[in-house]
Amino acid sequence: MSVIFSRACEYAVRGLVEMARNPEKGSWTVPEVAEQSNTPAPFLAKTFQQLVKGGLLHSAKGRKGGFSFARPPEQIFLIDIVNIIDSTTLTHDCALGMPECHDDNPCPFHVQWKRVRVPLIEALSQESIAHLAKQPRPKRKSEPT
Amino acid sequence: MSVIFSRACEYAVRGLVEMARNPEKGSWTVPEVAEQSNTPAPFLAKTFQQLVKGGLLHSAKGRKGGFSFARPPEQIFLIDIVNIIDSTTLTHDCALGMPECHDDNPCPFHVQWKRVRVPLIEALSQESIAHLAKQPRPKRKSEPT
DNA sequence: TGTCAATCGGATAAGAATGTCTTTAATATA
DNA sequence: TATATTAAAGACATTCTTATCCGATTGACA
Repeated sequence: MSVIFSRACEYAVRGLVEMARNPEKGSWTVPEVAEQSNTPAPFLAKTFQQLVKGGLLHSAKGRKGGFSFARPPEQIFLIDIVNIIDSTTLTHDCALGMPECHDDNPCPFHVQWKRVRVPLIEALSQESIAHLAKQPRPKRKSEPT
Repeated sequence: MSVIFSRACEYAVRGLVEMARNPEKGSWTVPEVAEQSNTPAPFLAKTFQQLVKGGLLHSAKGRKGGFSFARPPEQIFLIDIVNIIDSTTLTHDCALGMPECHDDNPCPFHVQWKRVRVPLIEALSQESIAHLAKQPRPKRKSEPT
């Protein structure tokens, strides 16, 4: 199991961040992004199609085509990607999987989980792709130090 | 995808909580726990076997057999169950799935995720099965109001 | 000692998530 | 207009999680 995001969501974030590291480059092909972000290209392509439908990316077929940001990466937040790829389970569903659990009919863990979930949603809502792109890339083991 | 726990982990917690609601009852069979916690019995059985190996439950075969707490539910915390069932991915792994991400070689989201993850681990470490069992059970739709 | 009730272990099945491949459609450019 | 290049879409494969089933084993008790 992944940590809090699905694999698809992880790849989407990593891909978008790598794109945002090159703001002057206007358009990226899937193989380009896949290589930079170390993600499987065909799977990333599927995921990017979801982001196009979700309004975060623009796509162009044909020669000189590729993907580009539909709005500036300063205005794309992790919560947007999570909502498109993983829907709203992380931000809405019961941690113990009880469908009847709500604020007014809580499961035993509801209050404590909410104390973590609310700051998590805030963090995801404030963290932009542009800001992530300003952080250094972790060094891979193969990279020279 | 489930929220933060796997289904197996959700079922384990729900099962243990239902057991802890009846402290005077010394031993529970799988069908008993499954019905109380609204979980699929065969799958819950597998999960409980993991909890036995993990040292949280004791099991007895044969007539009058079943499962019982290996230590009092006051001393069983959510983090124990998570560690046994879901291993340590939630508490240790990178949110963006980068294997090389660590405190001294962080991914772009590392610091922000850590700000959420640490309180989450604290909450899981402090929340006991006994305390959860004291909380009211959410009403199911079928239940009379 | 025999029987019944329960867990244990392994096999198996179903489903979802992940990953790949192939064909089609679009488009820039020679 | 032909060609090369790219995303789109759907089919397919693989792997993991979830779920079920069955025989073996154990142990209480009549």
